Amino acid sequence: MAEKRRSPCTMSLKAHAFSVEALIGAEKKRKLEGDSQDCFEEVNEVSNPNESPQHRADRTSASERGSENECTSDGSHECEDQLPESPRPSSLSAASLIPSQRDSGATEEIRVDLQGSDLWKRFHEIGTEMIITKAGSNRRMFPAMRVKITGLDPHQQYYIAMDIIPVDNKRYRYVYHSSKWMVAGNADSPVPPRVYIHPDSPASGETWMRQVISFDKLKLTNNELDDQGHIILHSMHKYQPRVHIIRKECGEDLSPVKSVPVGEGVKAFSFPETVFTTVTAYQNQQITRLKIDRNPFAKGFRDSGRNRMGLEALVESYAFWRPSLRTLTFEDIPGIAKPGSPGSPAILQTAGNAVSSTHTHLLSSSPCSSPAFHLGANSSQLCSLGPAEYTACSRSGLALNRYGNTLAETYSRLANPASDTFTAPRTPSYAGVSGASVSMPGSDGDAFSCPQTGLPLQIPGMPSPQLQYIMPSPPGNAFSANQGHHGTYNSFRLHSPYGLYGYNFSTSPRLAASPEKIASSQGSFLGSSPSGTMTDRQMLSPMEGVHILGSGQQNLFDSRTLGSLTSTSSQIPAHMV
Amino acid sequence: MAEKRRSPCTMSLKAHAFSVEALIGAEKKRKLEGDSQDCFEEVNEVSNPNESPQHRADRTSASERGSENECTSDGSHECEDQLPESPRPSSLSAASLIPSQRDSGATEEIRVDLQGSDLWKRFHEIGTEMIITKAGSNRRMFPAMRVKITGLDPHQQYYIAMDIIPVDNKRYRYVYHSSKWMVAGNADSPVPPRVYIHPDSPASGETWMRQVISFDKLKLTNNELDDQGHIILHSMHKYQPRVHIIRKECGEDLSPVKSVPVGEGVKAFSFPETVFTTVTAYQNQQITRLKIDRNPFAKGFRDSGRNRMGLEALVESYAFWRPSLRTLTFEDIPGIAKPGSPGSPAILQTAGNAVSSTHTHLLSSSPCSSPAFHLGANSSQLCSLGPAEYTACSRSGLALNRYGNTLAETYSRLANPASDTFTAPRTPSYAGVSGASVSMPGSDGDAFSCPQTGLPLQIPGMPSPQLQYIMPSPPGNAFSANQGHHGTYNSFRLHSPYGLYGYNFSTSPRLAASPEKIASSQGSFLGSSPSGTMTDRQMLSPMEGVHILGSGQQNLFDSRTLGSLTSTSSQIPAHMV
DNA sequence: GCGTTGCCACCTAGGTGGAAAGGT
DNA sequence: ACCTTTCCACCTAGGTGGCAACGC
Repeated sequence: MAEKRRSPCTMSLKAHAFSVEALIGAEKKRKLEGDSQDCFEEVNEVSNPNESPQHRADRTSASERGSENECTSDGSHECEDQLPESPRPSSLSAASLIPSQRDSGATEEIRVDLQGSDLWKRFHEIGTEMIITKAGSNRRMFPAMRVKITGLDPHQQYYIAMDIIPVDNKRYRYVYHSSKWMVAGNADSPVPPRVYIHPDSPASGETWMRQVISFDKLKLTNNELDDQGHIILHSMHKYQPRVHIIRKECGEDLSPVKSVPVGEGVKAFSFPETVFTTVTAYQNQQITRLKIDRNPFAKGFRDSGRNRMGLEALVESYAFWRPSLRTLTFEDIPGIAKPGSPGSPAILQTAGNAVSSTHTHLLSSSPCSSPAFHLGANSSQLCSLGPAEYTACSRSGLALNRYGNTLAETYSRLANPASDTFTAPRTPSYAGVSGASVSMPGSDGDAFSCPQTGLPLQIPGMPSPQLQYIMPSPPGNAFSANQGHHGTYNSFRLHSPYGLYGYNFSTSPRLAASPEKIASSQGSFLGSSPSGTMTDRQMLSPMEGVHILGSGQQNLFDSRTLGSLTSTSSQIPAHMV
Repeated sequence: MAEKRRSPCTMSLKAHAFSVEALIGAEKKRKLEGDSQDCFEEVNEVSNPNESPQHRADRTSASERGSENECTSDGSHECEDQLPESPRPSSLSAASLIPSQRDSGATEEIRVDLQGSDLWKRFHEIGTEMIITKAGSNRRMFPAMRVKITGLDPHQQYYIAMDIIPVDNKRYRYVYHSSKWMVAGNADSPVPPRVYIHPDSPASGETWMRQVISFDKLKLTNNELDDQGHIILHSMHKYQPRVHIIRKECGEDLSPVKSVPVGEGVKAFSFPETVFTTVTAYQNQQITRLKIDRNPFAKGFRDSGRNRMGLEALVESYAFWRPSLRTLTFEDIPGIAKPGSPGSPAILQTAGNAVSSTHTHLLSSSPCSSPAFHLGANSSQLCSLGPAEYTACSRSGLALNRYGNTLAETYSRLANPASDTFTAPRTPSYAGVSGASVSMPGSDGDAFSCPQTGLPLQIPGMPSPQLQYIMPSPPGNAFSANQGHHGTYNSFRLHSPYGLYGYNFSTSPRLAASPEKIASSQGSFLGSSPSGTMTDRQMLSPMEGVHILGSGQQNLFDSRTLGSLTSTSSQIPAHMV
């Protein structure tokens, strides 16, 4: 077997310049603002002073309302709300007709659950940048948006779509010496509207809920004359992706080149940590490093092989004690899956073009992202990576607080492999409400329990709210705010060996059908969707006479998009409007 | 620019052994049974004496009936039947509401048009083999089934599916010394039923008709315990793929692991030239060579670069005069598209498990497949390839006749680039009807005209019919048989530079958005289907404010599956049952 | 003998950031 | 000065047939 590996250390000059001393030096400049405790979640700030969500004045706010869901089931495997409120039609037809392992009631609220929110938050804390290019090789987003939805009417047909809206009407530039994004003027003229309609659309609620819905095929461009349906954005602007759930009857006006229609059956969700700045070349080298470290397609730019030696180990070692050099986490260790992740509230917006006037942001602090955790869980691996992203610069006008799990808590969770599903504790959040501070519920200590749920207070017609960072409640704290956010986390399977973001690294396809294999070829239920997901035909009939996945396995491997298994997720119940 | 080409002539020993003298010698053994006239369609036999379609006794014949369509429009660009018979519901809603460049009447018959039938026929003439493997790296079919459908109700939702049924209840083995497949016993026990549901299902008739429907993602396996939904087949058996069109209401029982349901709204179509024998390793080296020559993924095994020199040119040259050495055709010449192709009747079957009792086969004889044509069309290229496949062994009990176009006819067609769409003449066919000989209509000389159409006589409940080869009528002959087959060919665009089978070889993505680019990313209408096709959402709204494809371009590049542009196709109107 | 399996090199197809060149 | 464009090496992901080993 000829090992065709390229020699390590073929890093480019530029990358080298950044990787070691440069990084250490750069780190020192920004240090000491909450990143000193390796074993705790220490992310208290965001590095981009201008990223607070603001309304575009030229968009109309749609009315929004929120109510609260509460879920108090302790130790349950999944937290599913069963609220009586049900503005949706029908769905009384017997669930037994549908061969689904879930029979989530038809009366739930719709929840949209961001998968991989850990990674998103790590980017967000640095200041996410997304490359946009002219035609030809238009770029995907990395990370890609991946969501899980619950609370749909299983029999209702829906379109799922994504658009990307401006966060404000500013143009930005990156100031290298301060590593910050600064306002550089007003936004450029609007671009043609584009909507990425998920390729599985339309499909039944049952189908959508059975899978992780990935938007990884979505591509961005700065070519306003783009003729390939990619999403057109301006460079050096801030944007917010939104997920739209559109009942089929209400989707008659849905078009890839029109704004998402407004209406009763249309709901929009956004996740504050997915805000990004468009660039044609990366500005912040920390973003570059994190992308390289996490995007499998950029593996060629990594400066480390699987078994790092010599200088690199030294660097890693250093990074362990001085966080923020590398971005690897336990997700990079095959076979060690992340036992839960911070939650991120989806901000429900009524359909239409309005940006929600209230953006609620969560700040990282995954209990599993600390280097110490790595060593504890897998001491034979070098897990030095300091969360560079957790080092952040302070934001003027924002009150910050920190919050973290103890290492003991974190480790004890991972050390209990008996539970293949549990809900992770909520994580610190910051919520922006126009002029008002909102308190956040928290219940971090109760591993394997489902914390109370809450909903963001949606204040319509508030075009330019001030952003307030909210201090989360201490562990065990009960949900207490009518306008706070909750985070409930489920779907994580401790036994899953697939913890890497969005990609399957199984090396032997025959040892076991990997979830992706099962997923992307014909779907878990033997559907036939090359895009990795299925349309609603799969609910037509149960699998018969074929051993493919027992209910347990199916439960284990229930995601079917490319992104596949959930290693982290953030979830929020959203209200029908 | 570093040209990373591997040196030519890295052909394996085995391949070398086959390539030149071996081939010539082997050819001599089988020669002289109808392959002496290079310029005419000379395929009068099939090389597999046992491949005649027979019924499986263990399947129930469904009732089938055929009637005749006649299309005499000369010089029309497309031949579309407008028969009043219309068992479909609704479809009176104004076509103007649908932004389609086609407004084919809602009262048409459903036609299924095999794309790339030339290639299929070339394989068929040798004796198509398909590799099947155990789990892990299950193989696709090559060629892949790709069809174009017309005559659907634009507003009706349909599932499109494919299954693969045994041609007979025999097991085969390949006899190397005679290069023939021989019956080796009875078929193995049945395998679990599997259906490949096209990933775009369900979609509207309008959506289906707008695209070439490719089944290239379909995979085959010999693993009866397969859990990935691949189609399970026995090795060393003969199979026939079928395309099913299922109205959505009738698709409630549709499942990847159940036989396709029987019913009013379910129609099945099969193309005799797509019959194949399953193998775990190729038996006939001519098949291997043709696969290697035509499947881009096998390019690594090709012994020739783009500009062949020396020995290879010599071999090519030899092959030109002694057909059957190579399999290249003008399709291998970029920029030269095939001006029409032999038609292949789709055999309509009522839904269900029955194999049609009547299989009508077409035997090659593409006017464009002859070496002489190649030289005429592009004399600066070496187009030596002798249609090895045209060399066939005689089949006992079968009456054979030959039929062909003149070179002049053929060339004059190609030389008229003014017509970007035309119907190709019908090609010789053989029809098998139990114990009965059927005459075949023929009208080969009328290029650019649409020959009369016909339908196979379907005789239900005839489990093991004898196969009779039918002599086609001479050019200009009127349609005369109530049980003959017709072939009409359209959809070929002479200006298309994309003649290669199913793949886009455009090298500069920026020079022009290739149809595949446009197609596979978001669809021609800016849809968003990573699988390369679109679901019915694209009909929701016309593209607005975006210049993507003018109607002309859209007409030119109207296929959106991976297979994309049609270089050859065969079409038959099929009757609703 | 003969068919099957597993692994392999070699492809296609396309997603990365780097870096130089171009543009304003 | 700053941003954009273009081309590139280097990846992931997966589809080829070859081939040696295996199994019966």
